[in-house]
Amino acid sequence: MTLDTESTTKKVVTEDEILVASLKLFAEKGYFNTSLTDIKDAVEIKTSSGIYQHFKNKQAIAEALYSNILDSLSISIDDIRRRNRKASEQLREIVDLLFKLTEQAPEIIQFLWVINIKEILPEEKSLIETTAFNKIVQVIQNGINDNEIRSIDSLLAYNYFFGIISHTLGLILSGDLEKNAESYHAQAWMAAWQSIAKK
Amino acid sequence: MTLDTESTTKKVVTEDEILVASLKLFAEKGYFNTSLTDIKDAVEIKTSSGIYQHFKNKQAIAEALYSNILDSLSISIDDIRRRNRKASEQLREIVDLLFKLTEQAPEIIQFLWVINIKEILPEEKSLIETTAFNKIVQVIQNGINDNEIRSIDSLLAYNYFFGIISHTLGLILSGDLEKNAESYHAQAWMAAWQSIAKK
DNA sequence: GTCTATACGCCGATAGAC
DNA sequence: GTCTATCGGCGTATAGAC
Repeated sequence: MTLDTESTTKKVVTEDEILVASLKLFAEKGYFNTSLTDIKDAVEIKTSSGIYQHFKNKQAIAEALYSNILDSLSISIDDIRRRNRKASEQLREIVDLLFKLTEQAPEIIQFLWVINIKEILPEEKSLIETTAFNKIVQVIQNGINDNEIRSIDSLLAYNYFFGIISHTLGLILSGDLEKNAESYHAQAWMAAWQSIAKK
Repeated sequence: MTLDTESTTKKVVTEDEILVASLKLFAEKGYFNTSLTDIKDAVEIKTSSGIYQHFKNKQAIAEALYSNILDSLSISIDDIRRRNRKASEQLREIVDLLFKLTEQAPEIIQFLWVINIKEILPEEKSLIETTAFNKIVQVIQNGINDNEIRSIDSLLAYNYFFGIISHTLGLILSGDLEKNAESYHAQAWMAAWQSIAKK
């Protein structure tokens, strides 16, 4: 019988473990308040060396997170567009997805919304420039062409729509909106949609 | 005739100079990417010691900025409320003020909007909890009481209204909206107001 | 691919002369 | 209240044994 309260077996850390732990820490404390020591502790290895096996440096972790999250969002949006015809239905499902993520994986939305990516990765594209969000603008443009959405600049329409949605998600994440996300979900959708819908 | 391309006279730095320079740097590069060396260079003194005469540490500079900006915003809002009766007029002037600031002093809006104050000053109140923004919620609540604004939770109404406004200002600041702020000003106001106005 | 050990730069902050 | 000088420490990153 050995007394290994602190395990003596070596911990093998995977790239995915590092990403999950980092995302959580970045969302909680911010990128700059998170040290590699924090990450190393979170994945329960003894030194930060293990992390350098997977990532060149701390920035590379943030880059991987950003691109992974946006890739997966982009795929979800493709799927949504495939399954629905009308812009209103597509937008509705996109909003559903974002609210679901806010509830079930708040770190992801926190990372996308609150973290200012340009401060961490000056070279990186801002949200609106990414493929995922361009697809949303495209959905809106189609809605304009199909007379579902009033004919204004699609970027402006995006702006109104997502201004309301993202501000709502922000208030939920910060805890300034006390009740659960579900109760605001329908109302936020209505307000956002009506800000762009054809009367 | 002396060759003092680099002035030999001692530079006396004021608290205000430090605040102005820091605000600019924080807005441009972010708080964590700004070192005291950067600030010292910006106010053209030889060492950071001068800064410590005015501020206990780097955080204290951010604190002073945050509270100064919000105090002055709060005073402006008081003034606006005094000069106008209807909620629509008051909100309209508040929006005017924010757009004017975005054009003439973008650092201020950048600092309020993009900088995540909780990351820098974990103890500090978030925007929505500050006196200035409480006053805006109050304006909205009055508008609800006076039947100008539809009767929903005032925080939600605030959320819709300022979601649109702040998202628009954010796009302008980031340069993603190409034209000048003026051209979006009226449209954003309309969309924001209609998202909460009684039909 | 983890471990121990360590290098080292940068930055925040201070001491003390002027 | 600015200056020179310097310090301590943290955080990133690497070298090399196992």
